[in-house]
This record gives sequence, C-alpha cells and structure tokens, in this order.
Amino acid sequence: MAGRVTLHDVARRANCSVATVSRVLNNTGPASAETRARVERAVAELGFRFNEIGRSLQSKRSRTLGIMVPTLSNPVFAAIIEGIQAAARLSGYQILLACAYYDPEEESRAIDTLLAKQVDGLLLTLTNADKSKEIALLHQADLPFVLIFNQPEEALPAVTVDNSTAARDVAKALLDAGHRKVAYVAGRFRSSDRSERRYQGFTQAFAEAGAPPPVLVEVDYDRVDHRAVLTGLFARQPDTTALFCSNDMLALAVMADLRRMGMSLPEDISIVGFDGIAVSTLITPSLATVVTPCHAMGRRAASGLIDAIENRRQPPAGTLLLPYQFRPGESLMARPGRNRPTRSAPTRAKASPLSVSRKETER
Amino acid sequence: MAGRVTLHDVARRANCSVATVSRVLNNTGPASAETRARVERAVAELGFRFNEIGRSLQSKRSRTLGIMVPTLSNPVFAAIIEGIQAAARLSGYQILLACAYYDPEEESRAIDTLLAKQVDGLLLTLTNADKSKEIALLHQADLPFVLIFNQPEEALPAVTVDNSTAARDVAKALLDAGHRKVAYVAGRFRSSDRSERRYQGFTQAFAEAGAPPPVLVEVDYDRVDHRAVLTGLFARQPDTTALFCSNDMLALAVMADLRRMGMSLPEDISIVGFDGIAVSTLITPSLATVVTPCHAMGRRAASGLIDAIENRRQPPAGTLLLPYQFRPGESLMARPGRNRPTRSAPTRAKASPLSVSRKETER
DNA sequence: CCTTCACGTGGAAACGTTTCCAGAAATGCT
DNA sequence: AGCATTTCTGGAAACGTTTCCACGTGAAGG
Repeated sequence: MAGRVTLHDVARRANCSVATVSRVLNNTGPASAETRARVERAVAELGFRFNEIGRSLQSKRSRTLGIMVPTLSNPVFAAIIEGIQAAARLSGYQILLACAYYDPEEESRAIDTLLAKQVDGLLLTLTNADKSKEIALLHQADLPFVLIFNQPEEALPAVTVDNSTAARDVAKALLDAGHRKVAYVAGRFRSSDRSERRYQGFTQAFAEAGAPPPVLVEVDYDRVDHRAVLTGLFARQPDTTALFCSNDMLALAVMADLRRMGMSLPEDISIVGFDGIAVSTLITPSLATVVTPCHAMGRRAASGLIDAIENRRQPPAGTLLLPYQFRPGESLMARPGRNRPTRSAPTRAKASPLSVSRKETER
Repeated sequence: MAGRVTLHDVARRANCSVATVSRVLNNTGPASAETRARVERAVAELGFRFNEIGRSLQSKRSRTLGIMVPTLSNPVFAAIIEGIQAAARLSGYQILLACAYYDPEEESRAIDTLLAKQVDGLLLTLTNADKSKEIALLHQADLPFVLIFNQPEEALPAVTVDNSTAARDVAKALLDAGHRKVAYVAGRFRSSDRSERRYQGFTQAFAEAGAPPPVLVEVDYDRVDHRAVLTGLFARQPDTTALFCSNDMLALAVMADLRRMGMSLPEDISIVGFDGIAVSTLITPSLATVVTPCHAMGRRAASGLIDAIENRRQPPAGTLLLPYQFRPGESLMARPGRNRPTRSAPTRAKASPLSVSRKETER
C-alpha cells in the first residue's frame, strides 16, 4: 500500500496540483504556508515516498554508482567497497554491484548491464586495464569512471598505489634480511596489470643489487592447493629462502601449503604478502606485507567520481597514487632459512616467532 | 553518444514506429522480416541500448534486488553476497547494496532508500529481526523480502542455520574434550538475535551435562584489542580452559590477544569459532568452528525471493534451516589446558599443533 | 465478388516525476 | 485608483519505455 502512493495521490488529498506537491517537497519554488502544511499532512497520512525511478527518468540522473570488482572473496575488494560506500552515502548515492570473477567476457557483460541501468558513473577494477576494450566503450558513452587498483599504461583516471616501488621495497627488505634466492608467486599473472608491475619492480631491484633474478611462479586461484607448483619451484631452485606472494590471501594459502609440506614458518622459508588485509596481523607468524589503503582508495575514487558527475565532466585522466607502507612481520625472518623441498618430518620451531617484532601488531 | 540513443532514434533510422522497434527487440508481437532486419541494423549502427529506467517505470519492475548487510569487513557477508549474485545473475537481476554497520537507525535509512529505488525485493541481515520495526514497513509495502542469518521468533521468511543446535554441538565437542570452565565471547550480544540463540543452546548443553554455566563475555567490535575484557574474564574464572567465540573473525582477534597476553594456543586455552570462513583452515592452529554454508544461504535466499517476485507473492513465512557442520581444528585441544591469566613469560608449545587433525584442512 | 481474418504497423496513453509557462491573486508603488 | 510587480498555483510537456487499440493490407474462404 505505502509503496504505491504517488505524487498524484498526495496532490488529490492536499487539494492541489502535483506541480505544487513537487515544489513543496523539493523546496523549489514558492508555496503558501497553508498549502505547505496540507501537503506535509497528506504525505504523512499516506506514507508517501518518492519513486526514484520516475525521478531518474525525468532528471536523467540515477544517483547510482556502478561498481565492478573481480570478486568479494578477497577482503581487499570488500574494503574498497566499504570505502566507496562511505563516500557515496555522504553525497546520497547508491551502489549497484557486479562481480566479474576475473573473466573479461563477464566484465563486458557486467558493464553493459550497469550502463543499461543508467548509473551516473562507474568504479572498476579490471583484470587488465590496458587490454580492456570496455574503456573505449565508456569513453564513447561519455560515462565518468575511475579505476581502482589498476595501474594502466595510458592516462586514465585511476586510484592505486605504486605497485612497482612497493615491490622494490619488498625486494629491499628481503635483500636486507639476507635473502638472495627468492620467488615471486602470483595468480593470474598474465591477466593482471598490477601483478605485472609488482614483478617488474621486484626483479629490477634484485638485478640492481646483483642478486639472482627471482623465479616467477604462477598459480591458479581456482586451486586451493598449490603444493604441486611449490614442489616444482623447489625442484628448480632448491635453496629458495623466501617467497613474495602477489597478495595476502595467496600468501596465507601458500603458508598453509608449505606447512603441509612439512616446513616451519618462518624458519624454513620467509613469506611476504601484499595488501595488508586485517587478518594478516592476527595470525602467527604475522605476515610481512605491503599495506595498501584500500578503504581510502575506495573513498577517494568515489569522491572523485562523484565530483566529476556533479560537475558534468570526466575525472582527471591520471593515476592517483596513494601512500602504501611496508609492514614487517614475523613471516619474514632476518636471516636465510633452510628449506626442505622434500616431504621430510616436520621441523619444529627453535625460537619463538612470537618474540619477533611485536610492535606492529599493537596498533 | 552511445548512451543517449533512444528507441525513437532507432525508429527514425529504421523508418518505422517506436512501437514496432519495441516489438522487434522484445520479440513480442509480429514483424515482417525486412522490418526486423532494418531495426537490427539501426540498432547496431547506432549502438542502441535499452534504458532500463524507462523500462522499469513502465513495467513497474526494476529487476533489482536490494541487499542490506551489517558490514563487508566480515567475510561471511561477502560470501553471502556472492551467493546472492550467483542466483541473481541466473535470473537477470541486479544488486543494490547497502551496509548498515549494526546501527538500527542506519538500517532504517538504508531500507527506505532501497524502497525508494523500487527494488523488487529485499535480502537483509538485521541486527535483530524480532525488534525491528522495518519488518512491519515491508509487510505494509507488500515488498517481498528474505532474512539471511537472522533466526527470528515469529514466522518470517529467513534462511539460516540452527544456531541453537550448532552451539550445542560446540558445547558437546568442548565437553567431550574435557573442558568444563569455559566462556562465550560475543560482540553486540544484546543486539544480535543469532548470537543470543547460540548462547542459549551453548549454556543449555552445559547445564544438561551438569557442567558449570559458561561465562558470558561481551566485547565491542569497534575495539581491536580485547585484552582488557579477557583479563576481566580470567579474574572472574581463573581456570577457564576454552573460549567459544560468536564468530570466526572475533576468534582470530581473540587468539591474537591471548598470544599477546603471553599464552600459547591451543596448549594454554582452546578456541572455537563460528562461521567457517576461508582463512580459518589456513592458519596455525587451524580454527575449530561451525561451518555455515554462506554461499548457499545467499543463493537459496535469493532464488526464493526471485521466485516470489516472479509469482507476485510473498516468500513462504518460515525459517529455512540449512545444514551446518562442526569442523574440528587444532585450536581445540583434546584436553584441558593450563591457563595463564597473568602476564607471565610466554610458554612454548610442547607438541606440534600441526600433528593434530590434519584431515579437515585437506579439502 | 464479398466477407473474414491474420498479419504488420502506427498512434497514443501510461508509468511518476520535474519544470516551463502562463494565469490569478495579492501586494507594492505612484 | 491604476499599474507594476511579486507570490502562488495549475496545466502540460517531457524523460524512454510498453502496450492497447485501431487501421490498413493481403490472402483465404464462402
């Protein structure tokens, strides 16, 4: 019942025209005090609520932001969406959500649907922004958008961190800790522009330090168990002492795999992640990682987008790099570990991982 | 450009009326082969895309589902949303998302906005379904909805697990392992209908076993550090040997806190969680918990809702209880631990936590 | 040859808003 | 009092669709 009350019903009840009701409710144009009162009363009595569909059709603005992320399983995207929500709510925008599961075809379909729904702007994390033909479509449709997490070659509106220098920082930390034989473990490497950037920065830093080039290990996100590829890695580089995983979720999975292979962490092998998700500080050993300001990224991207929308222009076509932070953790040991590629008996920890770097978990 | 093409433009280009174009594109009503071809061509040349706003206004159906969850920080809600997405995509529905952060006022506001946006149905997790006045509003508006996670007293459409018996299973596992002095650690206890149910089942099982009643400990989710309340617990019940946390995220935080208080897990104290989030199997010690089928819950709730929408009726007003599973883990030790309420020196593990119950982490 | 009827098509109303325009009433000024 | 201005109000068009209705046209049937 309450859902079906229209401006017409209110007008009839308040003994005036719909135009007047609209003016009163939106505070646009004049109205006598009594009319105003009659309208207010009618609204209250009928339980009137604007139909935003009708409003959108007439105003050509939906006050809705489209979001497309690869998945919600990775907490970084959940955090980003919360950041977007925060900014959107401030400006009275709603959120239309789509997940594309790293599938370009699905991305295309999702964007299409979002466009059809007449979103005022789009916030996206593409698997690869440079190879995406959707960008052209958005430009052609003149639809404001901001990329999140992507770090494209060409000048496009984007909010992210400098993946390359962040990876260099990781390399530096690893080298400082005495690690030389390392590997970069990535999922969907070929299809992720940011993962590629990290690999570049990482290997460059190793090259500059005169260290052997990190081995690239690709894993399949769909698999839960990566022991096969890890075994392959140890066969190829038996004295591997540290692993840089392309994101924290992957790092956690790899840590579990390594333990199942009979290794002790971090004694036998050091691990560094990327993202700085909440759980990474709660576990033992705590995860050394690059903390990215996901919430802020979402917030900044959304507020920039909204600003562009309200001023009827495109967001500035450049990448906004937000500060990241390398956070040391117990998973990165300050000395090379022995590694046990074979499935030998589990090795016990000699020293307490808990005694290492307590500080960063305090806050 | 592409975004502004309307049915009128296509009609002009195809030399026919908008009615015909609509009929052709929707495959409703007849059309000659040539007209059909002309329309198709015009659509392709102009890059026409339906304006779903116009469609919705006329059809009075938005093909949009409203989702309201407390937060995205807890992976269970992310999983639920992914489940909803899966079902929604199959039926061609979109997702409008709102987070209410456990704030009843925010819940009210969010639902209002979702209603204004003319969603066809609503999927919600309320902080407390029994005390929510929004339910009445939804009934009054005759808007189909399904609760997720909530387990209300009155007969309402809901999808969840039987929180009470699940908690009994936890109690049984704890008692079987020899634990007598335990505590139930909950966040927002008073405001969560499901947390209350769990507490009831938990304490009942303890009572029936003739064990002392579990101590109820309430923590504030906004706090990251719960050491103060934990210290309070140990002051009140110094020989506490196990903690049942109302969800996995809380369990992880509590585990970190306990370690910071100098305890070893699970030797000094056992922990059981609730939800079965992905990371709970990856960490060491792996978390004993109740695995809830979040994805399936979202999927079932959404498909039930969509079914109701398409058949123009309310979803069946009853709680659908999906099967859960108690999953043992290394965090629950098969013997009472010593506990160290004071901030003494950290105790080292004697036996390998890794040697306990390996199986459940395999799949 | 005249009906019937199916088919193909276009006009127009409707969905719920906003907003332009014009008219009416009330007030301000000489 | 007369006129100009302001204040208030309603009609109607527009936004992009769908769908009802009616109007041809041509073919099939008597």
